[in-house]
Amino acid sequence: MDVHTYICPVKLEQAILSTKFKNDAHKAVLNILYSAWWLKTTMSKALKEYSLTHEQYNVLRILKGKYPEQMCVRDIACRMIEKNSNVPRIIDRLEIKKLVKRTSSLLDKRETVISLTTSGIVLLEAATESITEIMDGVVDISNADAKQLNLILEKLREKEI
Amino acid sequence: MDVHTYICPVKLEQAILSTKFKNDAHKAVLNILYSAWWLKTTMSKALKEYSLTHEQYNVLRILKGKYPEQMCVRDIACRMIEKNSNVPRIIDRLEIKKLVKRTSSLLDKRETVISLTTSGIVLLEAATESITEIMDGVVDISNADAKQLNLILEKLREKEI
DNA sequence: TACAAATAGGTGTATATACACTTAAAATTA
DNA sequence: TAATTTTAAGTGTATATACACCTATTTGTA
Repeated sequence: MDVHTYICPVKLEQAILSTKFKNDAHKAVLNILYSAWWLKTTMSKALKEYSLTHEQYNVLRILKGKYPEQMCVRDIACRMIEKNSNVPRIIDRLEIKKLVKRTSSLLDKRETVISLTTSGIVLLEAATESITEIMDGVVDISNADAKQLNLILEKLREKEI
Repeated sequence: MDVHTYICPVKLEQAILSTKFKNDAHKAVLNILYSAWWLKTTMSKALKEYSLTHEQYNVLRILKGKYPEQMCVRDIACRMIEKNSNVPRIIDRLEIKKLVKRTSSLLDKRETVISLTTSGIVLLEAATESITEIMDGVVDISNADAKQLNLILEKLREKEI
């Protein structure tokens, strides 16, 4: 599947070539998964210019949220959207590119403190501008719809197994 | 982040420890990504019993949709939710477990035809029962909400870059 | 204080994603 | 028909996910 030339259909039925869903809730589950893939792909396209993956960008953004305060690895992990993210490994990649710096905590020697470098901040700001522009252009739903969406998604996640 | 002991908060703000969103649409984007992760994790937990990954299950389900008709690799790829899935490699794993069989097409020698084996069907049916039960229990939103959700998600994906 | 339990970060492995490239075969067209 | 282009599948590589396990340190408690 060549995603570069592939145009994503708007309708789920056309996107996954399936028309028979058990019920509306089941269709909604597939619709959420497909929308998430679509959003990630759209963001990744924008981040390619900066040689950042979606996850690397997310870590940088989290660090920026507390800047100039520093964060330990666990603090970052708690803020990741995908809770299974292997944060030490993502930081490895960012460290190689000199976008973040690792230092051992003096207060708790188990902790590693991560800090954004100057080039990290510069790159993040450029990437954020690009991402914001694209997302504002692509995701244009009304405020009312966005609120409704947030409400239903939280209702959907209410049951824990 | 130990996902086994971790309880997913319902509110996005608590899930990613962030309260400042640019606007409702931006929050909705994060909410979709988080919901997708939550759904995938929930499904993966159920599939562990059958030693299937979420993606392997998806390929089996797609094959079942056409059964007893066979499908080529491309037909499967077109129906995957995540269009970047490397279907030949997923089929490798399924073939090792003897859940599917590969045969070269006689009509078009470029094509590889994939067919479900008997044990593939048996496993898929057991897994589907388990997944359905869990999803019905976990995702309990009203029909009206599900319809609304599907509508808004398709509206959200309307703009192509 | 000494020992057990918990915690933080890192590592190892299998699988998946993302994407470029290769090869064989089919379709197109010159 | 011969040469070119397209297509289908597979392969290679970097990165991420999922999850188990390890090590050093800290905390809690006997």
